[in-house]
Amino acid sequence: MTVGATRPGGRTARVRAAVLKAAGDALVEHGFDRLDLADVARRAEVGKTTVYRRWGTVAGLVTDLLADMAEQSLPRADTGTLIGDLRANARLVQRTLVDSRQGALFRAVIVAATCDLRAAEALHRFYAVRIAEWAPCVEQAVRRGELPPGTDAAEVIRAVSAPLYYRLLVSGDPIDEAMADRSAEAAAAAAHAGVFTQTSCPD
Amino acid sequence: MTVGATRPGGRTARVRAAVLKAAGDALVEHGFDRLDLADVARRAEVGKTTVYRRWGTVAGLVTDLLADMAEQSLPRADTGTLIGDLRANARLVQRTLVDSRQGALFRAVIVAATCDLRAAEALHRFYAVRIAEWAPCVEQAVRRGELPPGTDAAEVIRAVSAPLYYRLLVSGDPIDEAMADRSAEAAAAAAHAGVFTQTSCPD
DNA sequence: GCGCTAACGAAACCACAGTTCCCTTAGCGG
DNA sequence: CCGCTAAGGGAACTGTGGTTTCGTTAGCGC
Repeated sequence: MTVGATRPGGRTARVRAAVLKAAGDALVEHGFDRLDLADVARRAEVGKTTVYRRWGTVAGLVTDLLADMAEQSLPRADTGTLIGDLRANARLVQRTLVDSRQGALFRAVIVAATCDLRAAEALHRFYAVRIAEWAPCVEQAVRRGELPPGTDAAEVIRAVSAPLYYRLLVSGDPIDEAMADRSAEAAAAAAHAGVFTQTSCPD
Repeated sequence: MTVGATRPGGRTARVRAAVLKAAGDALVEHGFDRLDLADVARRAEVGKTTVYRRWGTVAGLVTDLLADMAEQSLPRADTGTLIGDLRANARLVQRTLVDSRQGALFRAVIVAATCDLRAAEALHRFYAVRIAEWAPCVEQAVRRGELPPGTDAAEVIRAVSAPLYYRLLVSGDPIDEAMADRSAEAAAAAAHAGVFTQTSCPD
């Protein structure tokens, strides 16, 4: 996935780092639609030919940026209780989306995914990994007897994030910490009620 | 908000209808980023000057399209139970997002909202209205004693849609009817547990 | 019906995002 | 340390999305 695999040491890697940094800056300033690769090249102090040759399109560049973002993963929490873990997850997502740089970046990659198939695949892989990282929280809760057996762990994690992204992209309502907590509590309540059990297991 | 308010009868209205129709078609075919106003003009059999003069930008056109979509509102359900109403809402949203034309249209207006301030305002208004339309379901449930008093009705409705939009835009997971039902059930369970009460009311 | 003007439209025009050409630089292997 | 080649870069070029100009059409009021 990563562009420029040969000659990883030295210039190639330096150029990639500079360009991705510049792309992030430009994205935060102008947004996905007004991203100009020549502008990115200028910011990165790199020839625009290079940017066009290695990444080709705005979507391609954003896809690589996403691959780069995927490498820096924050570890999941382990507070001992389901609600504690879910709250930690919700607050992490909340902080990320509210942060002006990160929020803009996430909006950009999500937009890129609606325009470009490769970007969409990269995005879906990204979230599949993130969800799989946090799923153990739910599995532990099942083992502890906090949740009914057969609970779909991924579904619970998705339920925590969904309201935050919904507000970011769709409704535009504010995304504060109280909101994040409510989101975690709602997911926990639904999971307790057995809504996310895969093998139709009533409460 | 609607463009071309003067001389509403006759040509102006006809042109608007033709252009919005053409814009929808083009949007479904190419997506927001590859929308060319000259192409829209050609499809609508209208001078491209007209499209540029009246709408100016892609985002402007999509904003007007959204205003047009806002006018055609489907009535909310009234099944007599909270879960019945929420399920009806979830299934309505699910069908809309899965429909190839409507789904593409919604993706497009959401993308437009991330690029353009006016489009964002229009989108947020659109969903504020939709949510307000369905909120009475929850209020009735509170009155019936199905839910704790002080439940934030809008929050419950948002909770129903959020997982569907999350899948559409973020995770890329499938959006089927079973998923919609689960979403409705999760929102109902959380509401029952008092997660959405505004005046900190424990269960 | 008749004229006034808002709105439409054809065509020439312009700017700049993206491409091409060809030369230069620098990393790695021996 | 030297040469081979992958990668970078400057500058000229091009195609198309968007603008401007100015003449035409059609809706509304009288």
